[in-house]
Amino acid sequence: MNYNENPNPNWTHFPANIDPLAEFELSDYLAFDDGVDQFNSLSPQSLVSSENFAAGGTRAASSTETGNMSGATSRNTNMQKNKMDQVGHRVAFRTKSELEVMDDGFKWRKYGKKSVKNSPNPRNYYKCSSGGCNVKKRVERDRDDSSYVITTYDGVHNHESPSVVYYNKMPLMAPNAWNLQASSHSHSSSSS
DNA sequence: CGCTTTTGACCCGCGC
DNA sequence: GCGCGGGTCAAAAGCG
Repeated sequence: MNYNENPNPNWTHFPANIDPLAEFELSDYLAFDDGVDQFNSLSPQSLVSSENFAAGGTRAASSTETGNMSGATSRNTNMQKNKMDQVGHRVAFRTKSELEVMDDGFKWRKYGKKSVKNSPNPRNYYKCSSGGCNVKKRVERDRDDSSYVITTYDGVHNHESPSVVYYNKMPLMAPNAWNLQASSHSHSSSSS
């Protein structure tokens, strides 16, 4: 069964409990805006501001696979051919930390590891282990700065974090941008 | 006991 | 048509 879908995906707490050892120094956060039109690959990294974060309504998960893809054991079956159908949000974070395991409050299940040809470091693939939540996370070390970790998030959680943190130690940032679930406070989109 | 992790194999898309 | 690169899944093992 699916987690009780919270009609209020207002998870304004991203950086949950940061380990005192891990230096959560957000040097730069890149936002890949694609899914609507998707510009050319000329701009692989668009450094957008927090305000520009708001992408088009992307209700990717929870709509198509919630009950369809859950358990698709047949690898041959056509997984969403429409890559844009599912991937509607991509965010990359560059963090200077020795540990790549950043606890964002969600549970991630590592499902694969691959080495990048351009990097001597392997790339780890994580997936949200929450029911119905197929958010994917990709973490890899910067090939130029092994001390930096690049975490790329794919998708949006459609459920509250298993461990809601009440410590919002990031008032400077605009966490609101994270919640492009199409319903931050006015829920105007979606079912009009 | 359940769940997560680990490695390999497999598949897909694209390029040449 | 084949090769390369990348991505994902799957079975087994390890750990709490």
